[in-house]
Amino acid sequence: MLTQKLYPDVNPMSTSTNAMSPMTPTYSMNSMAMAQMNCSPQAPTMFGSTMLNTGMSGSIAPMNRIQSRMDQPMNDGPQLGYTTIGSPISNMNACMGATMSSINNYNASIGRGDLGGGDTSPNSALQRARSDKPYRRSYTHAKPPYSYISLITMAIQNSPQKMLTLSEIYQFIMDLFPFYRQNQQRWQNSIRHSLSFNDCFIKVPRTPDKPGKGSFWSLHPESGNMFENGCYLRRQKRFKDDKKEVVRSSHKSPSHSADSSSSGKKTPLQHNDDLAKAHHLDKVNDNLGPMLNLHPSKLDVDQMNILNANELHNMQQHHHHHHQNMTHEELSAMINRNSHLALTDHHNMLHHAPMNHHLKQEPNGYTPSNHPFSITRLLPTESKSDIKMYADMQYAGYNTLSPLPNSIHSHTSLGNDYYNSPSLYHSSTGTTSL
DNA sequence: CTATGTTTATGGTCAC
DNA sequence: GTGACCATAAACATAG
Repeated sequence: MLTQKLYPDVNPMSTSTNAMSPMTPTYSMNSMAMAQMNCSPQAPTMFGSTMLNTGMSGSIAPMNRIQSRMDQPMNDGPQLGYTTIGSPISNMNACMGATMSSINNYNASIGRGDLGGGDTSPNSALQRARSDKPYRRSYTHAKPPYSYISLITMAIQNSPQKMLTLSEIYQFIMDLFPFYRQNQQRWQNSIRHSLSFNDCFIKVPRTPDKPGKGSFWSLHPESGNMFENGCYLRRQKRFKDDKKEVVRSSHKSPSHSADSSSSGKKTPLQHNDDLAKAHHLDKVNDNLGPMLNLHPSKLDVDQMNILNANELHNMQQHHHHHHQNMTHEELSAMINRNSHLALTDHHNMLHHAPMNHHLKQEPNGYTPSNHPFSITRLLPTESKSDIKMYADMQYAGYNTLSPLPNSIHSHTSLGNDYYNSPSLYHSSTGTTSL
């Protein structure tokens, strides 16, 4: 089967279609944005920075929730998820940029009535796009340039408790990306697969006071730098939970019992794993800040060097083991601690800490958070109190006073839209298939 | 029964 | 070319 276009069609006027969704217009990437990304079309080093530890304590409010709920009702579980107000909490934060804008643009299109991938009427999005300004078009149903792992991570990171049910993850994605209101069975299967298959996602059981179906999904506290290369299409390095890896290995080889990982005794595999860990201070460094509940910038290189590998390792082991049996509150608190770390500091730590070998260094002057498609930009950094304020405003009916769709509000409040900015659509480069 | 979760398989893209 | 990563499909199990 042909795979989908991963990168946007660079020709704004293109009517090329996607193998999976014939009615789905492709969207464009302008050359300036590409240049800023400092990557070739074939080299997806384009999107931002680390998703975790980026100080994303805020939330993106779902857009067009009502619409998406028509497609799929929400799970009736506890509302641990992201805020359910009806319009984007827009980001008044200056760091917000193109990605959020592009997402808002998706929804702005919906606000204009572009919903419905099969609309072929003269008023369809495509038609309108053609008749609009030369370089302006709708990307409402374009496949977002994020991997499923990215999308899930976004969703979880944007939830107040840093954990979501499966249906809440679905909902987040559909709210943000109209593309995913189609073919739900298909991509939702992929989401479930991603959650199960990737160690970076962990299941948090429900507590008796929060009955419902399915567990909560959270991010593994040690998976923080999966996207440190700034690419949200493809991780630089898959996060592997050592413990799960051992279990997997033992399942493959009958000589090892799966239970051995939970016993006091260590298997040879585990021992090797320990040694490997002890010799990989870089990995430990990645997690040192969160584990110590220290702001990375306060942890200078010398301090890191002072701490010996064994101590770090023990700490990590304890940390690792502990989280497996954490309560919601503990886990949530821990993940929140991770999340409060500012991206730039975290980035600095990763890039200046010694022995951080396996992560590619970005070119000089490159700052992931500056990237137009950085998830740092996608996800706001405002405080929960800010969000609550916005939510209260929404509930208080502020939003209903306006004749404009919510999405338009957010859209206009942001500006700086790379997808829509005429000045940015002036040439094309290649495309890449997935 | 349906939603959720796990696992295996297959094929594509990309970096090295 | 190879391995890592990713998307997708599908079979199957299980919980509510």
